Amino acid sequence: MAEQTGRREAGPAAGPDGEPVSLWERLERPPVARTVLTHEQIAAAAIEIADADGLAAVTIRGLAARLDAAPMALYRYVKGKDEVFELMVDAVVGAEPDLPPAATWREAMRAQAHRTRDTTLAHRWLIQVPPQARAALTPRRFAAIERSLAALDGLGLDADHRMAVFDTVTAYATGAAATETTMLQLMEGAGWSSGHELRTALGPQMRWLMSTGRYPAYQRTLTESRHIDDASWRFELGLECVLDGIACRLGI
Amino acid sequence: MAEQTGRREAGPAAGPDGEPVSLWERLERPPVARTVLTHEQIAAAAIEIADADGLAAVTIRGLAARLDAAPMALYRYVKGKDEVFELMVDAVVGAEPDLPPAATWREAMRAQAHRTRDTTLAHRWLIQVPPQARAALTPRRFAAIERSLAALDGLGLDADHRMAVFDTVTAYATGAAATETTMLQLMEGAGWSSGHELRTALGPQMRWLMSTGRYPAYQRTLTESRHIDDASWRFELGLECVLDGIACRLGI
DNA sequence: GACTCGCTGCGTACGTTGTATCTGAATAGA
DNA sequence: TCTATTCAGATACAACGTACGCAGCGAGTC
Repeated sequence: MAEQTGRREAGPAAGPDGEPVSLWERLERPPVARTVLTHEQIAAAAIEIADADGLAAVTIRGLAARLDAAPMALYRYVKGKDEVFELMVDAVVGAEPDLPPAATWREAMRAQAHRTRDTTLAHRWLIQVPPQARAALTPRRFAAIERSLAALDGLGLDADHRMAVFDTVTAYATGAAATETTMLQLMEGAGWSSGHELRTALGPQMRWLMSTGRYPAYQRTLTESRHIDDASWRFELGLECVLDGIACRLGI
Repeated sequence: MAEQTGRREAGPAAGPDGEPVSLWERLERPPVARTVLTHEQIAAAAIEIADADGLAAVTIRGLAARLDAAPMALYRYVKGKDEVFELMVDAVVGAEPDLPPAATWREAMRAQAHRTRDTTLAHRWLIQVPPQARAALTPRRFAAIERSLAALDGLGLDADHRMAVFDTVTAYATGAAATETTMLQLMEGAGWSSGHELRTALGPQMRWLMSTGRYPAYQRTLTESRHIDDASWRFELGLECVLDGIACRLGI
């Protein structure tokens, strides 16, 4: 029987129990396919795991299993687990839909902020990714920044102010999206499905804290608020404030 | 010889090697002090470790060692590692200096934003704390929110808008502080001590990306910017924009 | 064609982690 | 004095990331 190239016998010299494995047992074992992966496949598999079971479920072993590969085989493609995270973030950034060309800087910034929020909510594990992996300088991230900065050209702003505008909108969008996502996860973890339940079924600790009467302003705000469940409303109002402020202070 | 109350022999039935420990060896061992801890001590020790060696160095075992306690002894005070993180965050929030009473909502919000940034920069591990632990509802967190919300009273804003103002400023401050901290850590990890070095000694990947000419707007912004190393300048400019926008849109 | 050598993919194994479980000493009660 | 109860924390375990080293192939040499 001709040997298949590209494959070979799985031949560990010893089993997990330390007992040497006989030649015959080795011949009996199915040949293990040589792993040929791409970074895209790794990223996609990791994202599937994270979307389904959370970021903590993304382990080298689990990822390898999903890819039908040996755990150590992944290290041919990444230097360590951190790079898996980088791949995940880059893939998610790359999968974002292209923004339609914006007529004004304001539209461009608004669209970018909304996209940041959408992506964060679609992949809630993003906020748990170690910051250094999230901030990694990848081509797709560069491209995203480039597009936003390009939208700020021709407004008479110098480089410092262009950067400041971009950073300010980004800071607001990431901060707001992170807070919203965290709250969603907190509610899910507690088995609540909406903010309303959160306030009526109020967690014991929260109820106790409120009942002390030490937080009147907070309590009043919570009970009187009508848009409290409407995170979109709050995000958009805040965003318009930020954009207004930029327009106002920078005269654009 | 009278026995000392509150102490007892350390009496493991077997050593780490699995060998049973003889009575005589047990009698020889120094008595282990019974651990009496407080949550404050645990938080303080964990913060010391994290400040010195990063959040990853905060392990149950390491923490217990610093407290001269057995690893499992900590579980009398916390339900798991997550609660250690909650204690750390709460302690850091509680250690923030009281803000001087502010004459205007604007001053109050500005002071709060600056404090958020200062705290984040002082304890850079904060951005790595799992979001759910960072957002945990603790008395001190409530108190901080209460003070900010109280500053928004008497401006003719309804509850929704008071909450929106607070959330918007908070989102900007946390987002900006997180970005800044991440960049600092990235530079430290690469051995650069300033943003200037970062741009001149430009990491190989970044230089390559720039040299492709695919990111002209970004490149122009980086080379022309003069305040690029001045994170405080950018933070403050952005913050004033946010405050301007709130004032402008909400008419306060 | 036979033999050697270097390289590489990945199987094995190690050290470390968080924490469930269980032992056995200390204490209270009869 | 003896038994029941409690609970601190020692032990043990499963799962993790990944260093290490070896088997096997292909290239290079005679």
